[in-house]
Amino acid sequence: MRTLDPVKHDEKRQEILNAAARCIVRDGFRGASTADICKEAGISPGHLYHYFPSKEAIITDITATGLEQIATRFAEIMQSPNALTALVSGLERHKGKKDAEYRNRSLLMLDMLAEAGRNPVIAKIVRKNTAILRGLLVDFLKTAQGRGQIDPGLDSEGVASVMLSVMDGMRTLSVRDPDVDIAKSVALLQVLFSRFLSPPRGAA
Amino acid sequence: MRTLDPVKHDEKRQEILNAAARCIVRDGFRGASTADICKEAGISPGHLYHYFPSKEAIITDITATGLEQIATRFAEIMQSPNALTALVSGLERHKGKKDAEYRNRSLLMLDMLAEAGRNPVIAKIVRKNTAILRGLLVDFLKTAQGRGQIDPGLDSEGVASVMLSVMDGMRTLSVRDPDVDIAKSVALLQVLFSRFLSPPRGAA
DNA sequence: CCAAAATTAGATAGCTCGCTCTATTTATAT
DNA sequence: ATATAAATAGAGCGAGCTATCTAATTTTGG
Repeated sequence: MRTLDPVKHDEKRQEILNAAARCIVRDGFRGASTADICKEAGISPGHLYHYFPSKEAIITDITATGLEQIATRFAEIMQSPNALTALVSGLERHKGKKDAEYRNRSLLMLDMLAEAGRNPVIAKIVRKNTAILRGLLVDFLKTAQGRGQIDPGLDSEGVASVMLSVMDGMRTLSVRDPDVDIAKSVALLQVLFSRFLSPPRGAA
Repeated sequence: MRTLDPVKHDEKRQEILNAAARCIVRDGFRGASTADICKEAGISPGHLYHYFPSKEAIITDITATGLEQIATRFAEIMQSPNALTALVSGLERHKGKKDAEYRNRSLLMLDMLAEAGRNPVIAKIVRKNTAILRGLLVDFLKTAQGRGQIDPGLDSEGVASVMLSVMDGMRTLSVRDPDVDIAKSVALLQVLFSRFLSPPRGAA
């Protein structure tokens, strides 16, 4: 008999997913072919289908995993002492590392959102993730409102939706202008959120 | 001899572009095939290539035309008495018409931005459009700063970039949550911009 | 060391893609 | 009426796609 190491299997699987992600960043969900992915991962076509039942499964996996990571990081940030600052500057985490990584993640996210507009499976994953992020954000907003740190007159559900979309919008910055100063934009976003959410002066 | 009506030719051309746009909304730039477009337009493949040299040309045309329309509308809005309000509520123009149209335009824009991330031709068009929009926005901001309506401490170039990205972000609202109340979100965006840009109290 | 299971490779089937080519019909200037 | 250019149709090409299938190799428990 034989009962082989499932850890190695998972490692190889993850390796293939990483290769696929690189291809998708380069060519998009539809533009990336299975042949490309195999070449990037250094395996044969048959080998690929030993690990995944279909290309769709690879795309789904990358989307789900990527959004889960974002949700995890988001949850951590929400628990930090100054959550709002941490949230925005989290966008700037690319400092030190190559700017390319931030750009890659942005391209992947833009592709996911575009794909979610027409692929029901991806749409479901994105919507589930949205519900989680919004829930975390609403909790934070309500708590901060209770502490008088955020304008209590703002509808937390609505604000959470808008904040998520605003952060999505940041993904388009470097696409629209490759020379844009990301750090400067992030600083302005910080001001934007701060002024938007602060309680009006002279309030209780 | 024969010198046939070039007007009819242009009309037919536009008709095909409209059909192509419908296909692209449905399946994306890469997912929409020339066969789909021909079917939607009710023509044969050979006929399609009588009007366009390539699928790429169709995509380029749709992108360029769509962004030109946006720039034109943007320029008009910037000249209206209360430009800021008009700008934001312009997003809500879908009232009366079916919500679907706003959604369609959003999906098309998301696709353009994702495509611009990897297609140099589309990227160039998007960047040119960005420069135009940002120019209009900077002019508006500087004028309003001169009138004391907008915080003079804000860097108009940076603010313009961020505002464009924020408006891009609104495109993801209905993708992330199909049940979102667009009107409510637009109202909040109005508050957001207003508070962001207003001069601090007690300023000169 | 051997048999069975897991892993890997690579050829290729079956299909769809963008696009071209030829043939036919329609419209118009003379 | 007829010659000629424009418009249109549709078959089909080569390339590339996803996915499958067979066969060879590696790994490992007994």
